[in-house]
Amino acid sequence: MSLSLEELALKADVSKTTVSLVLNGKSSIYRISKETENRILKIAKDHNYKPNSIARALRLNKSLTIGLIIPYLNRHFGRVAEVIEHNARELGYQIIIAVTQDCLETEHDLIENLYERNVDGLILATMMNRDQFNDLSSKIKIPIVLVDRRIDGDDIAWVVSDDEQGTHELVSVLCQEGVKDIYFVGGIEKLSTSIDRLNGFKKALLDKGVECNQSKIQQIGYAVADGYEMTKNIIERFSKTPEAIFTSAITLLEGLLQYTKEHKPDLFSHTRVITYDDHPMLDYLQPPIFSVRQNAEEIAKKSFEIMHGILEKNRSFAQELIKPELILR
Amino acid sequence: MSLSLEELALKADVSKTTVSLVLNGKSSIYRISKETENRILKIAKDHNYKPNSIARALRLNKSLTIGLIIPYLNRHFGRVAEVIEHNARELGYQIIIAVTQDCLETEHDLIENLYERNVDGLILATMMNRDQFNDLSSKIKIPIVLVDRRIDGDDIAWVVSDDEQGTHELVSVLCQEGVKDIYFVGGIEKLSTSIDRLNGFKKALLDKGVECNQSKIQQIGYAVADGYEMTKNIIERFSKTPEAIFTSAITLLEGLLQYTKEHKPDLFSHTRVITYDDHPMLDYLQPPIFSVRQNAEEIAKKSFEIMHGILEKNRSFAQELIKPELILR
DNA sequence: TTTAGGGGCTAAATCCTTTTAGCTTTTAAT
DNA sequence: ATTAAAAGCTAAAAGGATTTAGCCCCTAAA
Repeated sequence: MSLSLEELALKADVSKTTVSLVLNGKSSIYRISKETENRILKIAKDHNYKPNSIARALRLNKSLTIGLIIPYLNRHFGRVAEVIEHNARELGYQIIIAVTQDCLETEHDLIENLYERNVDGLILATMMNRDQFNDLSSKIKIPIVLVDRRIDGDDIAWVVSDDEQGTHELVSVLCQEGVKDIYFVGGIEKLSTSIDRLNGFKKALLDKGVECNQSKIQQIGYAVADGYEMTKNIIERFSKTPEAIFTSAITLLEGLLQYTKEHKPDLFSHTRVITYDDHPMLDYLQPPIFSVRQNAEEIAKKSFEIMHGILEKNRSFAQELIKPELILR
Repeated sequence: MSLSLEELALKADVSKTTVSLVLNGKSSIYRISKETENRILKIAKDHNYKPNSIARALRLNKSLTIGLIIPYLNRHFGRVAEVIEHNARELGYQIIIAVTQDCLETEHDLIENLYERNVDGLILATMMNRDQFNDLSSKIKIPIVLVDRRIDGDDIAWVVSDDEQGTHELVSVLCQEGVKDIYFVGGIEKLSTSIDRLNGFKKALLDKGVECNQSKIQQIGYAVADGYEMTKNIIERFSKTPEAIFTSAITLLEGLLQYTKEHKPDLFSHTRVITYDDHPMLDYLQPPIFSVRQNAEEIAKKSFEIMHGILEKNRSFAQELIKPELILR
């Protein structure tokens, strides 16, 4: 391990230029004789030569490293990260993960940090709005692919779950059954995930001619505590027990379950609960909770594919809506 | 962003040596005048100079990058990775994550790959045995800290949960209640996690003078499907419904739940189930499942601490057993 | 006999920092 | 008036790969 071009050159009795050319498949362009080529290849192989990636990165201004910035390494993003990492490695890239905890300032710091450390591109589950993103884009000269959360714009690459469609389908199932009184427990208001899920929710009600009362919509944040809080609000603020509650993330469902367990153990006998995001443990809860499963694998695959296309195939940006899957228990 | 030392030098009308010395805090050693120093510092600040990390890594042979190799980015390892990443970043390090899927060959490939890419150290949830690890250590000249799974040896750094103690306590709770007929659903046999958990299990039985029947112990693997399989074996092979089952990971519990749901919905009316690993959703399952919560945060913190100590403080290896927490519902 | 062209290879520059060894100028001491 | 020491700075090498421009030798044509 770890001998240099120069040492190889010495052993092969040629210059390091020649070794480099041969190893980079430029023998014929530079008319290196077959004999010399084979000799060098053999020596390189015998010594298991691997070019020093740092030196290479310096010279080529290309680190074969992608930054992945996500809010948490939870179940969903863990899966996304795992698949991105796997696909990236197959194509010779490595992934540097950084976690924002859904803090915009942290996100900016991390982007800057990764950029300074010469990543070739960024895959981003961002909290930025359009203006902030444009600001960033003008400063940063590497490709960015948004994942999971999109920003409107014709020239912005993103891959997200079809949140509107997914929510629409899920909520429609309840509407179909005649349920009318549905509460929306939402996340961070300005994120596309929230906007799209809310739109899907409203559309499902609208389809059935059900009026969508603004007071039934809450959006605090995506933390478990936020789910707890919103459930509390719903239960305490209204005298009538709701017919149904939609939580727009699994963490929010967790908050709901927690509140329910502590203060309203009979909730499920009156109220249907449905949720965005799936979780295997939901199979074992009573009563069954319908859900929408995001296709994390596909999201991950596509987002790296787009990044790779931009970096190596001269493709430009692309946008992908990934279909989620309804899980009715 | 991204102007070089040389450009700074030009602006400050000094050599790049001087700029470098000043920015690295060596002004006084090299007798750079206060005036020059301040001028350079101001210019650097005004232009938000950040040294090119790749060039720096090349020159110093130090990339400020740590490789983290784990079997999956699941809940547990996701949390571990998140905390390691956070602590590392605070001290100027980056984390490169790679996922083995619990495949030994993949693990070897990944180690080699990260090593070639010049990480400064490796944090490893390994499948290797002592011999394989020694082999590796002799080839690789960077520090290695094992996490979550240890290998015996006086000179090997590791941080793991106290699996034996945790299991012992958990199983003892049942024994205390007079339960005697307990089955062990285990993971990959040769891993320290499996060995330690089995030891804790046996010890708890022994304490109560309960004979530990080998036929009640199974160890296939840590996948959900393995849990399913082992549960199936227990239910089908023995005529008597077991008094209790201990699953030694949350994935195995998942497999058990799946089998139960499909083929033995009344299991819980006869059988107590307890598990290693905790999960918030367990709070909402009926009946309550006792568990052992690993302190992922502490494990992560310590493992990076040890790595950092070796890299920057000339400390040598260290070993830490992290206490898990019993969760009785 | 010169010239042209091709074959086969290499020196040196480049990417950007860090660091060693040492150069010049000034001041202090003899 | 020398010499020694100190002050203030810099040239150049090193780290390892890639790439450009071009050298040298030989053969064939004019």
